[in-house]
Amino acid sequence: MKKGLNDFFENYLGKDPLFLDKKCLQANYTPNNIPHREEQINQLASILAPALRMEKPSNVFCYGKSGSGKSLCSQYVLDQILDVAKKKKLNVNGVYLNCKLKKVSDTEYRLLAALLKTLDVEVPTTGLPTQDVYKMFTEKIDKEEQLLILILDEIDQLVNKIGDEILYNLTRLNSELKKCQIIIVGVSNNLMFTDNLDPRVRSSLSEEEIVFPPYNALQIQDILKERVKVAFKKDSIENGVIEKCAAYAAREHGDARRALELLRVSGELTERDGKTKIKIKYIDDAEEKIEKDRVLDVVRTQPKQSQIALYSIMRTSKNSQVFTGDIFEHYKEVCNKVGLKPLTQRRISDIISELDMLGIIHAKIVSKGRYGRSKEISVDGVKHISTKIDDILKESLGL
DNA sequence: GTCAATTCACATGAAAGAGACCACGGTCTAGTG
DNA sequence: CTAGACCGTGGTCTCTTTCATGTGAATTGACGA
Repeated sequence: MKKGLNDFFENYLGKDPLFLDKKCLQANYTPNNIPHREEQINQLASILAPALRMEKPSNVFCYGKSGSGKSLCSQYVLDQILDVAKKKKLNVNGVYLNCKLKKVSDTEYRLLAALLKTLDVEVPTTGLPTQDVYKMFTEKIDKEEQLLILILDEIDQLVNKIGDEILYNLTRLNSELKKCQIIIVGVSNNLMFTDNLDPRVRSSLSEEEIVFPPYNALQIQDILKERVKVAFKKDSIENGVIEKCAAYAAREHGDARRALELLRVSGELTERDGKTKIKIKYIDDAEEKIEKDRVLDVVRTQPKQSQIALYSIMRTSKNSQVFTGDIFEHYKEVCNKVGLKPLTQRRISDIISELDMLGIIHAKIVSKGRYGRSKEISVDGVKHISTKIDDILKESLGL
């Protein structure tokens, strides 16, 4: 046995790796060359350019579906500007904040704390009144003459969680600051996002707008080809693979990130299979694997109570559809078995909705007339891995 | 047969509570000179 | 005398509970034909 494993590793090392540089297929990689986004980059650059003359540029708003290069382009432009500013010894600063990260977007407080952190000011994670943190922020940036470019990525998440008040405060801050000016670059997946903003915020935030259209299949192919050159060894990709990846991703609103992930996972699967050439069929496998991993990961990281709820759902809804009440009954039993205090039905109702949002189950509100209104719940989407989910839940709950 | 009222079984909202967390500042303790 | 351990305080955050209100169609029952 030991020998076998040893052989295996020897063998593994002996094999030619398929990848040259896997990094560049990963999401956070910034390529030197961003194809099919020249126009957006130029727009953004020309909007922000006045900063280099120490004039305040307009606030900008970037729209576009996920994986359409918004974050990439805005970071790229910011980097370039800061680069030039540094060379010319201009006091232009930039901060890139991804509001999707939990530690940033949960509250106004955390956003400010995260902001301050990037400016080398440590703030306790909790404990201070929000107002004080505001004060610290204004004092910090108003200490010297400077322009601060603030890129708020996934800004819609932020507003969803904590409302648009913070944006209002930030835009208004400029009139209070004496030496410093803030430029806000909002980046959002949601095209409708500004519609439900406070009008005051909307007008000042989106002085300029840049739209990132989704990539079409051909453009995604270009992007993939570009990266494949660096990522894989020559000739390790069968004809049509890139095309298929691109087509898959284009089907999902032209998400380049997804295309790259697909390609990377296909590569990994191929390598694991001991093959030296990525074949088309691996893409299908990859897609399935990505989805499966996602679901299992979500299940694994759910809090205990949600897991119990999910367990009940999996158990109860084996064949037919079930309703909230049935699940709640079963859930209470499981709680007793596990030794946890059951939550109220109100909460379970919310948990079910959360699980629905995560795409693990399907919950549809149906009215059964005289017999009330309830959520009809099914687990069709994850049926093929239901045993896996069951195992995870059992293990985690100690059943 | 028709139509409005009723009714069910929850959904959905708002507000308030319970714990947990965490920095801060004061107090206590032990080690040092 | 001072550094570090320890504790209470004031604040926030998250997860829940409580209370209140909303909802859509099957069912019911009054009404008229």
